[in-house]
Amino acid sequence: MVFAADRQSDLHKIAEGLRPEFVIAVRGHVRRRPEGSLNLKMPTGEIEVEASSVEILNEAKTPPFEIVADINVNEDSRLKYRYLDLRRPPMQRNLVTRHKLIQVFREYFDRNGFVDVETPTMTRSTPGGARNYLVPSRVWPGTFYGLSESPQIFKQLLMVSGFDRYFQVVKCFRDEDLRADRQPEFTQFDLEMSFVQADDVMDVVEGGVEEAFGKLRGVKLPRPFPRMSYAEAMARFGTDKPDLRYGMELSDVSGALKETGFRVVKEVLAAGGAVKAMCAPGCGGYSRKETDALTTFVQGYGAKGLVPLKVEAEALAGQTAKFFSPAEQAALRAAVGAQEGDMIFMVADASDLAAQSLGALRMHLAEKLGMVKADEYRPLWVVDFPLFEFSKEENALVARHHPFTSPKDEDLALLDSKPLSVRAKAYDLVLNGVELGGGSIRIHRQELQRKMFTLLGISDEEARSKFSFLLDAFEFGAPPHGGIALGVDRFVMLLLGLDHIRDVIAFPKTQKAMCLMTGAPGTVTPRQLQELNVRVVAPPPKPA
RNA sequence: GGGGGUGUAGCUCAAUCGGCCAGAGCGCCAGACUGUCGAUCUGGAGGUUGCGGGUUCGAGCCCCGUCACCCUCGCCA
Repeated sequence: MVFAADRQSDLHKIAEGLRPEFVIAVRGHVRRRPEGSLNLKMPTGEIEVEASSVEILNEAKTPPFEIVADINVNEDSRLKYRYLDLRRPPMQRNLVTRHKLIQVFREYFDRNGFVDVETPTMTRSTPGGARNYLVPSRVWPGTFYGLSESPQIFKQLLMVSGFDRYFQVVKCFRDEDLRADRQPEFTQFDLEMSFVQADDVMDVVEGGVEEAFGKLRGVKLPRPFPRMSYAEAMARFGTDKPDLRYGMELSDVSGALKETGFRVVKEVLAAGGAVKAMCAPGCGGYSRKETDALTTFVQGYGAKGLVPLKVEAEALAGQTAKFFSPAEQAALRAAVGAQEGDMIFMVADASDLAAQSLGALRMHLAEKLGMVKADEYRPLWVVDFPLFEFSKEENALVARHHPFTSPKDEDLALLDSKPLSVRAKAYDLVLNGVELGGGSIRIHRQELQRKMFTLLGISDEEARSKFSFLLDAFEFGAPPHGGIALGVDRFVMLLLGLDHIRDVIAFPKTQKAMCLMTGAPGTVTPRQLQELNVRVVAPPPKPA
């Protein structure tokens, strides 16, 4: 923009008063910059506008932070002045990418015969699963709607209704604690299909994911996506959402240490636990301080300790190395493929806990050692999840996915005898260690659904009162069906290589579920409460 | 509910062992200068060190409490 000082002094005077973020209208001629004035570092560096008029449409206060691409500002300020934060180019890009992803999905699923049907956001609060946000009913004093944590039951009913391919971009609400990749309200790409097997759902979803990465990222994902059983994922990676971009896989070395003299390990094995090990390449030089920090790290996951063993040319070294015989040391090295200069880490504990804590350490070390390749994408289906898990809290079986998930046909016989061994027709889509979505083939026969409720300790009466409509519906010819829901927010994060879900949501909430811009949640007037027949027993929190 | 981190000017940070009037860069304001654009030069304004209490001759720093933000375990069928 050029405002000639000599010829148009009025214009120049106005231009001098312009400040950052002013809204202006300029009329003028676009022209090539004179030789010597080109600036090839700027996208518009070869041209300029010679202004013939300028009007200030609106002035702007100095913003609380600069509106530039790279800022390093408190999250508080960004969230309080979110409308300014969103002016910044990276945030614009994030939301545009989000928009484009949804466009690609809609177009893809429309092309494949899916019908977009909206389901209620205000519905019944359902037992089990995520805590619901509640909405008091004015018309029916003392009753509440629950905000939908997912359209699960409705989409199943749509299958009964004959919409054999349904999809929806839908807001879901869960009143649970937040994380870097979790917000209380988030968006799912939800779909359900009739007359399908798990393979059919996975295939059609892969197509959409492939298309999204191709169009939005220029990345060709390998089809079909590889699959791995839950059991294998836990054994090799200590997690049900493994990041395949790096190695450092876990090994179970319980067998090799069966006869060990190391008391800690011996006791764990005697108690039915397991010893898991992994090899951290080139980490043999870690100091005591460093390995102590890693011990603290795994203890955060409930492990009692971490055994570091330095891999030297002839033997293993370290505080506890002397407890392991030469044969055991050789077996350990072989099991994890350790080379001289590496460090072997072991956790001895209850099998799952050992795997999970070491799995977490694996991710931690990969990050620390720079083994994570940012531009690589490794999708994976994790399948054959357990149908149930045992809840210590409730001292009962609970559904790992949800109570409408079908058991695998070959495991039906185990429902009564060994329910914890029953696998589900469930599948999770995992990409670079992020759970992108999960789904299952559902139970479509009333008898099996009743059986599930029984096993889950849900009485006939309770099932009838909470899910009668679903059980009723299954009596009117429900087709076999299944589906999946993908996390739209997380998908966008992955496309953009971001670590925080807040950066792909226009107006997100803080970790304490507050909106720093609007101040939500807030108190309401006594009149509003009275209309809703709601009495507040806790005082409102004191402001900071 | 638990663990960890952070909180000093509008923004990002500094401040030795607890010690002189809490500093710097950016931004902001004023002036000068200026066809290279994150200009430059000169000058200036700007502080309840998150909040409350305590210890001390003296607290940004130590102690107790509290609030907020971030990461995380539990939680998220």
